[in-house]
Amino acid sequence: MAAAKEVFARKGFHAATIADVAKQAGLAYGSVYWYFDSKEDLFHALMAVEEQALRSHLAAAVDAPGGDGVEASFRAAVQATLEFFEADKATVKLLFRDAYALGDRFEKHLGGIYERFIDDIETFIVVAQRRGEVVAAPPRMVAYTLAALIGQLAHRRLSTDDGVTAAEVADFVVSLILDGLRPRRG
Amino acid sequence: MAAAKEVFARKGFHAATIADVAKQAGLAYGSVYWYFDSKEDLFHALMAVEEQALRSHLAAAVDAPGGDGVEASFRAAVQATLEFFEADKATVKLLFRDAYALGDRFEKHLGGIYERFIDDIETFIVVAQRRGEVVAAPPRMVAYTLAALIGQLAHRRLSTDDGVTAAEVADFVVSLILDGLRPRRG
Amino acid sequence: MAAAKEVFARKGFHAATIADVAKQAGLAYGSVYWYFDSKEDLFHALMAVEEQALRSHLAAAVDAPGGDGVEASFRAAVQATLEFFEADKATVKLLFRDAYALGDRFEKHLGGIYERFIDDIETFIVVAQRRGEVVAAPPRMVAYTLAALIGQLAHRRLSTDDGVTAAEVADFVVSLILDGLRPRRG
Amino acid sequence: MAAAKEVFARKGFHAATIADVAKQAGLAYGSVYWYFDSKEDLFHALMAVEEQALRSHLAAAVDAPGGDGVEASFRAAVQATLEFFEADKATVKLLFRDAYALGDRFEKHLGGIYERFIDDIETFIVVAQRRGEVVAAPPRMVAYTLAALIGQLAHRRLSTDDGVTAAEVADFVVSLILDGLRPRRG
DNA sequence: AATGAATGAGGATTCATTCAT
DNA sequence: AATGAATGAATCCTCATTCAT
Repeated sequence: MAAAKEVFARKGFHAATIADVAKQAGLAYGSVYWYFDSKEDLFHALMAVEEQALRSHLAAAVDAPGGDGVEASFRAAVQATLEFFEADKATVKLLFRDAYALGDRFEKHLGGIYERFIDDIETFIVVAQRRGEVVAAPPRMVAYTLAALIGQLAHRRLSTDDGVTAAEVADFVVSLILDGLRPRRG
Repeated sequence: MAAAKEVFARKGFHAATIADVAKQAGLAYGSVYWYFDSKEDLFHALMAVEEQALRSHLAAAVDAPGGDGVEASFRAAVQATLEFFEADKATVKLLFRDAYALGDRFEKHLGGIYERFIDDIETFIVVAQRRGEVVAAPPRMVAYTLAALIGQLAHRRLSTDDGVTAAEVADFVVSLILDGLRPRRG
Repeated sequence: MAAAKEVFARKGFHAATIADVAKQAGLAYGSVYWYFDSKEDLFHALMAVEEQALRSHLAAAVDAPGGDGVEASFRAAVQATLEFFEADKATVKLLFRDAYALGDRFEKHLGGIYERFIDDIETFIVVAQRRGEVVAAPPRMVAYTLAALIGQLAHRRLSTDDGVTAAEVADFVVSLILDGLRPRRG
Repeated sequence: MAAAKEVFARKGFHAATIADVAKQAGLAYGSVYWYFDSKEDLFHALMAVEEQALRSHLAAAVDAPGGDGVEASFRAAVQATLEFFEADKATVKLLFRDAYALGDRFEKHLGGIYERFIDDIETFIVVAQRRGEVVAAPPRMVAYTLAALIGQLAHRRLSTDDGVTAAEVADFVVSLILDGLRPRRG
C-alpha cells in the first residue's frame, strides 16, 4: 500500500488525510491503521523505502560498464540520480519538500539518509583523489557540496521545465565540477 | 510585528499557532488579524520582507570595494549570501523549509523570489563572460546551478555545524566553481 | 438524528451550537459531521424532511372521508395544516423563523417549499372553480393569499396562546374565506 | 444614523457587522457606540422608529378623504400598509425576517408592535360591526386574521415579483375579505 | 484483515465591545 | 464627538485515532 505515497506527494503531508490515502489504496478509513501505527509511521516507512530505491538505482548505474575513469563514473552517478528523481517526482516531494517541515524525528531520519548519501560520495572522491584524478581538497567538503548541488538541482527540476534532459544537466554539472568556470590556458 | 517570524521559524508554519505568534508579539489572539488577514497572509508578508532584506544585503556586499575581477565579486556574493542566512536562520527555515510545503500560492511566491535571485546571478555571469573571465556556457544554466548550490549549502549549514565558517565555505565554493576538481596541468 | 431539530427550534439557528446538537443527540462534537457536512447542511436536511412530513399529513387529511364539497375539504386542509404546525412547533420555528434569516440558499429552498405548497392550493382552487363552487378569480392569487393567511396564522399561534383550538380557527377562516365579512342579504 | 438600517436589511442582523454599519454611515468602528450602547440596542431603536413610521402612514391614509363606508376605508388601509412596506423593503426585512430570529427581547418588542397594530384593526372592526356593515364575528379574531394576512402578503411580495401592484392586491384582498369566495346568489 | 461509525482535542477566524487619545 | 487599535470569548470544522463488529 506504500503506493499511496502518491497522495502525500500530490497534496503534501499536512493536506493529505488518512481518508485520502485509504481511498487511493482502495481501503477503508481505519484499515490504514492495520498496516501502520500512525500517519507519521507511514511517512517514515515511505522515506525508508525510497532511500533503498535510490541507493539500488545508484549502485546499479555506477557498476554498469561504461567508460572508465572518474569522469565516466561521476557522470553516470549524477545522471542516475537526476533520472531517479525525475522518474519519481513523488519521491522528490516526499524527501525534499515535506520531510523538512515535519519536526525533529523527520529531520533526523532525513539527516541520516543525507549522511549516508554523502558518505558514498566521499568514498568515491577519496578513491579518485588517490588515483590523482581529482584535486586534493577536503573530501567531506567536496562530497557535501556535490550532494547539495545535485539534490537541489533535482528539486528545482520539478518546477522549472525548461526542456533540458537529465543527461544534459549531468554533462553540464560534471564538466563544471571537473573543470570549473575559469578558462584554461593552453 | 514582523519580528514574530521567529515563531514560524522555531515551530514551523503548521505547528505555530496564531496564539503563539500573538504571545510572542505581546498581543492578543485577535489582534494579529488587525494587521494580517490570515495566517497565510502573514507568511507571505514575511517572505516579501525577507526577500528585500537578502537583496539589500547582497547588493551592499557586491558593491563594497574589494579586490577586483570576477573572483573577488563572486566570493563576496557567495560569502554575503551564506552570511545572511547564517545570521538569520529563521529566514532560512521560512524560505527553504516551510514555503515549499505550503501549497501553490506559496510555491509561486517562492518561485518568483528564486527567479529574481537567478536573474541577478545570470547578469553577473554574462558580464564575466564578456570580459572573458568565465568560460562560455549557457549563462542561465550556470546561474541556475550556482543558485542551487548556494541555496542548498545555506540550508544544510543549518543542521550540520561543523565549525567551518561562511568565509571558508565561500572560498571553497568559489575555487571549486572557478577551477573545478580536475588537476590543472602546468 | 434529525430529532435534534429541537435544538434549532429552541435556540434558533444562530444561537444553537453544534455542541448543543451533538449533546441532544447523545453524540460527540465531531460526530455530527459524520452525518452532515456542515451546520447549514443539517438545516437544509431538516427543512426537506419537514416539508415531506407536512405534505404527507395534508394529503392524508384531504383524502380522508368527510363531508363532500369544497367546504369540507377546505376545512379539512386548513385544520390539518394548523394542527400539523401546532403539533410540531419546532417545525414552525424552523421554517417560519430561521429559514428566512439565513441567507440566499435558504431563502431559495424555502421559496421552493412555499411554491409547491401554493401549487397544491391552486390545483384545489381550480377544481372548485370548475365545479362552480368558488367565484372566478385569478386562482394563483387566491392560492397565494390563502397560503399567506394560513402560514401566518400558524406562526402567530405560536406566541399567542388564547385557548382557541385549531378546529375553531379553521372553522372561522373557512367561513371568512368563503362568505366574507359583508352581511349577506336574504 | 438610523439610515444605516439598510445594512441590516441587506445582510441580515447576524451577517451585518458593526463595521458595515459604521462604513455605511461614514463613521468609524467605535463611533457607533457613541450613539447606541450595543448592536441590539441599535436594532430596537430601528424597530421603534419603523413602527412609528408605519402608524403615521396608516393614520394619514385612513383619514384621507375618500369614498365613505367600511369598504373604502378598509381598502385605503390595506393599500396603505402594502405600499408602506413596498416602498421600504428594508423595514419588511427588519420586522418580518430578523426580529423573529433574535431572541426573547426582540420577540417581545415585535409582539408589542403587532398587538398595537391588531388593536387598531379591532377598533376599526368594532365600529364597522356597530354600523352593521360587517358580520358579527369575534372582532379580535377577525382583526388577528386580517393582520396575519396583510403582514404575510407584504412579506411575500418581497420575493415574488409578479408585476401585480399594491392597489390590485388591496382590491383583491378587500373583496375577498368582504365577499368571500362562495358565489352569491341573486 | 477489514470496516466505518464515533470521538474530541485543536486551531483559525470573526466580531461585538472597550478605551486611550 | 469621534477614532481605531486592541481584546478575547465564542464557534465551526478538521482529522488522526480508536474500537466494536
